[in-house]
Amino acid sequence: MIPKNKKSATIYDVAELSGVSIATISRVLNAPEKVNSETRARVFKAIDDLAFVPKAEARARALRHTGRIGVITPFFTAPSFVQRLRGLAGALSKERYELVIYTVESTDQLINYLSSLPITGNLDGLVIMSLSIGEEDARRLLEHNLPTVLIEYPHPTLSSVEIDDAAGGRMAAEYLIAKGHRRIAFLGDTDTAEYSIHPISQRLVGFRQALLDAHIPLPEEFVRLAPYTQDQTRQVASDLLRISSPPTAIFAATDFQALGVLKAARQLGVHVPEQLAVIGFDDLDLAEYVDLTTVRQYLDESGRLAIEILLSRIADPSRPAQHIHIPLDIVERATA
Amino acid sequence: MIPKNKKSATIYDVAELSGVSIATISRVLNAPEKVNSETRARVFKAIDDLAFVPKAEARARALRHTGRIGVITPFFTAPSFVQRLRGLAGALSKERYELVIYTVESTDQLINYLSSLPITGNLDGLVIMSLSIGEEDARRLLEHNLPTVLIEYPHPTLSSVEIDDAAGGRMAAEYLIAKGHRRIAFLGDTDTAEYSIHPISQRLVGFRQALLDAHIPLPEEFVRLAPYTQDQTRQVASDLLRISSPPTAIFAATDFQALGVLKAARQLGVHVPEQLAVIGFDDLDLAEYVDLTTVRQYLDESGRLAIEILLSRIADPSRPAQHIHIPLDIVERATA
DNA sequence: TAGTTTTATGAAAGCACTTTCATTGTATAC
DNA sequence: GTATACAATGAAAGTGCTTTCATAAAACTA
Repeated sequence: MIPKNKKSATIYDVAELSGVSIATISRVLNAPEKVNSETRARVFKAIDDLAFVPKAEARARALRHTGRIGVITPFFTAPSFVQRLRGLAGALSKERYELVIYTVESTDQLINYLSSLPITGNLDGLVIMSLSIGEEDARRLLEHNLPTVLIEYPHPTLSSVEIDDAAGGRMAAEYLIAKGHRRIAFLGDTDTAEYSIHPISQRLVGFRQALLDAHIPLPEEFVRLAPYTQDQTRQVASDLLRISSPPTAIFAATDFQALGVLKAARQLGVHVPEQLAVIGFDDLDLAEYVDLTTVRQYLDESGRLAIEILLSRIADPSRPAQHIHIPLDIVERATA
Repeated sequence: MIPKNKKSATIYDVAELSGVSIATISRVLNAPEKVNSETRARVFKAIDDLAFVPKAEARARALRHTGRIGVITPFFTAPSFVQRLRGLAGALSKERYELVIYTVESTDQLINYLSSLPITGNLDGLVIMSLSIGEEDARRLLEHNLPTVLIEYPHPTLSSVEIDDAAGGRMAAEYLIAKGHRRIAFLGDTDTAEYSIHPISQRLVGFRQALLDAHIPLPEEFVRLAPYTQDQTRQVASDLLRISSPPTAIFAATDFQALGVLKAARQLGVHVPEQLAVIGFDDLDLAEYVDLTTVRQYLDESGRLAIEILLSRIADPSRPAQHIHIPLDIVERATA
């Protein structure tokens, strides 16, 4: 009860007060089920009385790991980040690891994290999600032995979970072509944050190539970009639908933007899919809710896999870097 | 230079490489003037070559400069959790705090977190989201001086951000009544996880009361519950819409379930809002995409506020517990 | 009732450092 | 040329924790 006005309590003080050995105290803290419930109660009482808090540093030293996995992610602006994160969290909750989130909203922030996290040694592993990193950063991660896996950004020496966006763009185009469309437009976003990657560009590349291969023209007015907001996307889609000879199909580079297209169509009285086919990309949860046909990229799975690779790397650091490609496929629903 | 592909370097490795004892390494780091300059140079060289970082110090320093805030949250099954979390993360990213996420999927897990985090969590503050906690837990949090704020669950001695779900239910009912509806149904979920709170019940209470006050009957067949999945909600809504005299309006207890209702209506060729008004609850991002009229509860804001309270509590622990009520309002869009 | 398994505990050996103390070899004083 | 003060270093003892291993007691099994 009386706070020791000396130094803060240690495990030895608790052991003495509760009349057991320090080993038992440690067990109460880390594996309570292994100690008799009466003893446990006594120990907890002592812990409370002494306001004992185990020192994290000593603990980490003895354990030789911290039990913490970090995730650097762009701030949750896009739903896809959240869904990947969900995959990460789900995979981790079965393991004895804490999940520490670092959201980045500026290049400075990213640089900061990337330079401090590897050297503070507070993490057993790191996942870097949908963010691009430099050579210097990669070298530092490697040098300080912080096992890392990247999602959506390939790197030769670090493990990664990669998505072939160009292939996805191609799939979308081929799907629409197979459905008989010949006037197919693209709607992407204008995100330009230098720290973030821009998979949309690759989706356009693949899309373009597929049309070229099929000898279908892609007039420049069929390629539109809008800021990543519902309203502006709707506006741009609306413009696109009102040109003199509008497309019969639109490939929206993300499901989120597909919703804007759908809304524009609704407002203009354009029937989907009869008058306009719409295909998205991502297969967010909400794609299912609104029956959106889309290119599925298994977002949750990407997170799950990242953790899987990371944990195997932590278990055996000598393992070589792995590069996993997640396949894409088309989910045919009601809009195309 | 050659990165030891084993664990990261310790003071012993440096000692070996530079041919001195570990005591000298320690001195170079902590009291360089006590070491011969040639030796010092050799040691620094070795430190560089091995990319050695004294762990204890690095950790201690890191811990001194950045605090850690924990969030206990139900696993990201419902979008509303994610949106509150987004509010939390957004508010925190401007501060020097790490965000540690603890997702709970079972009562055991929750109990575990609640009993271990105040002691071994090394946290500066804790947010408990949409989860119910016992007296014992609250006492422990208080006793171990872990500043805590609850979201969606009131408690006399802990701070909280509260939502008046009953009032929300009432608002929804009153809105529909004002629109002239007299046959109004309720569709909620059947979530029964004992660790989680169930705001839906309160929404129903308020809804019921408002109908009673307005002398509008609520036949039992107008109160439906469905498991919290898109498909089952749609099914239940479908059944509801096919009874002999179906409702002209449905209050879905969450936006997510409102989507199921909307889908059922679409499939049955029931026009919204002409033949059926639908109002949701939450104002999720997706409510806007689908133009859903709903009771808005400022989810992001709830997270932001929780952090605000928490940080002020951390800054000045003597502050009394705060209880903030977030007002609700109706967002009128296209479905009711 | 002896034999076996299980449960609960403690002793002691780490872990990555810091610090004290003893031991060198040298520079300085007389 | 001897006594003395330093300077530079290492051996070893702490630090606060976890974990392995051994053991005693209790609980089953045959």
